[in-house]
Amino acid sequence: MGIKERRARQKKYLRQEILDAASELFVHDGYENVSMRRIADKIEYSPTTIYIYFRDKAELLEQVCKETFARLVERLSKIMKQPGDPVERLKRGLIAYIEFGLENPHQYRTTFMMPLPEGLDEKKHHQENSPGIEAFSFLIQGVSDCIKAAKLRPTNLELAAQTLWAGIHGITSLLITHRAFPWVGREKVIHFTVDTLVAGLQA
Amino acid sequence: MGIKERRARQKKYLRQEILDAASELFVHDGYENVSMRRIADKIEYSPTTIYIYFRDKAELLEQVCKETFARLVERLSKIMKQPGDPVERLKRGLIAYIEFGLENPHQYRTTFMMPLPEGLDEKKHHQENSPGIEAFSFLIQGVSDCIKAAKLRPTNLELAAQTLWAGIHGITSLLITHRAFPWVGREKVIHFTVDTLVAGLQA
DNA sequence: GGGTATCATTAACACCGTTAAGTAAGTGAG
DNA sequence: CTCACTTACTTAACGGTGTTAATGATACCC
Repeated sequence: MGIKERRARQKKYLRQEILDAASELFVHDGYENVSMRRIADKIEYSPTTIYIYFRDKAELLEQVCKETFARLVERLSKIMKQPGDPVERLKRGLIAYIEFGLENPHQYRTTFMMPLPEGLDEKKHHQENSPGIEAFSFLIQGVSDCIKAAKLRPTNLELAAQTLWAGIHGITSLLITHRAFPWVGREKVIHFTVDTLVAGLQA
Repeated sequence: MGIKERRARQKKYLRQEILDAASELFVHDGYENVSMRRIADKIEYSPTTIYIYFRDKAELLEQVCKETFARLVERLSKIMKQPGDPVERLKRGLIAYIEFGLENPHQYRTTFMMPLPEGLDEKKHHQENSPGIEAFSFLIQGVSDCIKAAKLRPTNLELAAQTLWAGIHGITSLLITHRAFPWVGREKVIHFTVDTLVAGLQA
């Protein structure tokens, strides 16, 4: 039964081809400037072919983002495995998150800064968005490690993690959308934000 | 020469009429679900009439947001005039900002979470966006007051203000876009974020 | 009253996401 | 080998979008 397998392989191949083309355009021009027709042109298929592989544009670009965020999870995973002071490790993780966002502004924007499709069951969405959850769990682990090492006053873990997330998301998204704002210095603000957040938790 | 004035008045009136209609639809359905044709239908004019008063859709909705943010400036202004502990006042201002964002999610999203038009001279945009700058200046004043009262270690004013902005923008935007996330409690996260940020600056 | 500036309209362009219907090719059974 | 069927894909179309060019109407000034 090698034939069916070959067919399946080919199908998977084209699916990935679409994803890659979409990703490239997407990273270059952002969500709203990528059309199904442009993607189709790029892979030299008709626009409707894409709908055989993806329900709609939203799902397609969601998959692109998922691929990207898998890389973030990988990066964070490496950092959290490193030995040394848990507070320093946590800070390194926070900064890695911010830098990731700035390196992938379009993906970051569509996953975290766009309105979720209204009709969608929102809770389901959060359960399915596994890379996002994984990334968040690193935050919890990081905070937890600090508390265990008595470097952080014991607090509500979730609350602390959500606050940290708010902080690093804030600076990431502001730097993405307001690049021309007279920042006192990108690196400076990034580090000061991270330091302030962690110091605030320690206080 | 009363005639020209009356004409100008009528023109201004229709302009405001358009703004109001746009605002209403916009607040209800969000940027991407408002079309020029829908706005035109609402005021019972042809779509092209809008282009006599506004360069394009972006400018129209920019003006809507400007109106909204003027209300934020007003609110912050009242808070900053109140007597009492400058730290408490600063915190009240931060929370007012967050609440304002949550009350006006669509306007908040389009002014702070959407990609700025690429071609635009970005620096010019920030100079013209006066309500935004005014709101930010309250932040600087708030921090400055705390330092003067020796409630805050003297630091780079701009840096501190930008960090605070990042923090409150982070929680505001996350609560807007990820309403279904298992927050530990909206009020709780808001207050904890504000407290953490300020404590971090005090540390 | 005739010319002109002002405002609003109609029609159209070039896109968009998406769907229904149709086509061509390859597979599997009789 | 042939015929039915599945699969992969395309063409054509629908109803929408922001925006512009050309045109019409109307109130003003001389």
